[in-house]
Order: sequence, then C-alpha cells, then structure tokens
Amino acid sequence: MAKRGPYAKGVAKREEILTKALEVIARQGYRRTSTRELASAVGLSEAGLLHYFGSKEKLFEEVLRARDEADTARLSDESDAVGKLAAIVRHNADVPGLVQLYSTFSAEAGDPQHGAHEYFVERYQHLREALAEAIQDRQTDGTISTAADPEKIATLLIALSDGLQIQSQFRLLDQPGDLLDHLIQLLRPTSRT
Amino acid sequence: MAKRGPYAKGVAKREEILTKALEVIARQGYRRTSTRELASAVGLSEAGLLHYFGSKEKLFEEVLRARDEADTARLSDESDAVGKLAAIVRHNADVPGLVQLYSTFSAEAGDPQHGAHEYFVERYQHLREALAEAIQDRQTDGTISTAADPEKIATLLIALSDGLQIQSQFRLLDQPGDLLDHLIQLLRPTSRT
DNA sequence: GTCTATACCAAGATAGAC
DNA sequence: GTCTATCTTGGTATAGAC
Repeated sequence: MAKRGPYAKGVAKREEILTKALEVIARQGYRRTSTRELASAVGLSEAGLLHYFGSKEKLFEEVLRARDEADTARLSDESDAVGKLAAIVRHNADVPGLVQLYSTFSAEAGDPQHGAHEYFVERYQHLREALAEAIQDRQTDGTISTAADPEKIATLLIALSDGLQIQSQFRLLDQPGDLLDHLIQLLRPTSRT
Repeated sequence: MAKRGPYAKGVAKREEILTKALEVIARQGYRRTSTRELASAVGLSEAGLLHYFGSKEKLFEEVLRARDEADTARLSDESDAVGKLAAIVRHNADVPGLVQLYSTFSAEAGDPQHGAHEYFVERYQHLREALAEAIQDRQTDGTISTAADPEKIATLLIALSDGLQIQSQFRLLDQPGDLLDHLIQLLRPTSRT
C-alpha cells in the first residue's frame, strides 16, 4: 500500500494541462473558463482533469504557481526585487486573462476556506521580504529616501501593483508599469520640490 | 401601456432587500452568499428577488452603490477626497465581508461582459477626478510635493486602497489606513532626507 | 508476470443563477 | 423548472515497481 508517486505519463499530462490552462485563461480570462472546457481542451473528462488537482481552486493555484516560475525564469537578469515587480506589471499588460485570474483569485482567496488562501498568504510574505530587502539596498545607495520604512514600502508596492492591475482591466490606465515607476521616482530623496 | 414605474411597496421592498443584503454580506462575505439565501432572508422566492434586480451581479452592484451612499453620508464632514478615501479604508477594516464583496467584484468586473463593468468604470473615473482635485489643493497649500502629477497620484491612491484591502483580508496588515497615511506623508515636500 | 497505485471515464449528486 | 457548474462515486485499464 505504499505510495508510488506519479507515473511518467501523469507528470507529462500535468504539465500539458497547466500549459494549456495558462493559454486558455490568458485568452479568455478566469470567469469564462470552466473545468469542463479545460478538460476537453486537453482531451480528458472532467473527472480525469480533477484527478490531477482535486479541485478547480487547486488547479488554478497551480496555474498561478506556474506563472510565478515562468516570471522568475524570464526575469533572472533583472536587477532587484523592485525591478522585477515593475517588469512583471509591465509584462502582465499583455496577458489580461491572467491578470483577471490573479486579481479575482486573490480577492476570493481572502476567505480562509478558499483553497488558495494559504498560497496567497505565503506569496505575500515572501514578496514582502524580498522587496523590503531590495528597498534597504536602494536606501543604502541613495535611490530611495530613508524616511520610508522598508517593510511598509514593500507592502505599499505590492498593494500598488495589485490595485493597478485591477484598474488596468478597465482600460483606465495607459501603462500600469509607468505609474509604478512614477511612484518609485517620488520616493527618491532628490526628486523633491 | 405606459410604463408606471415601481409602486411604493416595491420601492420599500427594494430598500429592505439592499439593507438585508448589506448585513448578510458584511457577516459572511460574497463567496458564501447566494441569491437563494438572500431571497429567504427577505421572505421572497428566488424569482421574486431577481425580479427587483434582474441578476445577481446587478443586485450586488446596487449593494455597492448603497454602501457608497452610506460612506458619503457618514463622511460629509471629512476635509477632502483624500481624507475621505483614508477614512473609508479605515472604516472598512470593520466590515471584512463587504471588503471581500468589493474586491472580488471589482476584479471579476474587469470582464467587459460582467454586469457591473460599467459601474466600476464610472466609479473609478469619478473617484480619480475628485482625488486629483484634492491633490492639487494639497499641492497649493504645500502638503503634497509638486513633483507629483495629480492625476497619476490619484490613480496610485486608488490602486493603493484597493490593493491594501486585498492584503488586509489575509490579516497581513495591522492597519491599512495607517499605510495609506504613511505614503501621503512621504509625498510631502518637507518629509525628505 | 504479479500486483496495486495511478490514470482515467460515465453517471450522477448537488447547488447556484435565472 | 431549466441550465450550467463543480465535484463525488464507483468503476476499468494500464504503468511500472518488485
């Protein structure tokens, strides 16, 4: 009765599902994507699809994790966490469906019973730590005012990027990334009046 | 066949539904509130409830409008739009269910086909205008740096309050309102290092 | 080759919007 | 009542460890 772990076939199928889900969601958003549709897109029944992830919420959590990994890989040359965050916000302007998935999911997951609640708690904590560190470095080299508390600014930057991406869905923003940069400029000791 | 509009009874019932919905949602959040439950809470069938609002999305849009009005009434003595925004963020810490409704709904409504899409477009536009005006005034009396573009700062403040409220759901923040104030402090010409 | 966990499917239970 | 969505139950087939 020992656990065997997934077969090679299962591992490949899992990959295929996540890749396909990323595509479909990027194209048509979270609201318009059902497990039924996803299942048929990868040639499985609904039950077959759920076999891999247990629930729709967990499936979408994995999609977000996959996106996180893709972002990390793509931005390995970016200077620091603050730069990475801005680059991600910029890049996300090209994948509105994924932005909708992320935004809706992060809001829904505020419910402690939501399947992805823990995912977001951990994600926010890690992001905040990484940003706070980067902000300290920037304070040391003088590009961010020392009047700002690193932890607080980290929290603000996260909130900002989440909030900007929500507004961007309504096409009320030219470039969310530029706005983030504008704020970072304003936090410089030298940019004062 | 002239249109008569709602009878007094209908108007009263509509009020009752919105008040009750506000209560129920504040208590248990958006995800856990179905039209079925709301209908029985006000002594109507589901069809009866939907008669007043047409769809679940429209009903919740009206709930948000009712909240906006309540906020406006409660904060009529607040100095300016920036102060009002901070006060609302503060107040919302006490009604997590409503925060979840607002956050989830604003994210979902990014889909142009969502029933509340237009509501949010208009809400964001009005809010931004009011904030930009208040920011200009604050620049005139010297409490906000003139290095900042009022429209951009307005957009940033909205994003910030939306984003902070998402994070607040995960109990990762002490006081979202304080963080908003921290940023406003950092935007002062005098608070520099 | 045996064995059993894994990979899947058909049908249906359940619940929500309308 | 109808339609659609998620998820469960109860099963068969197959991969792959031994």
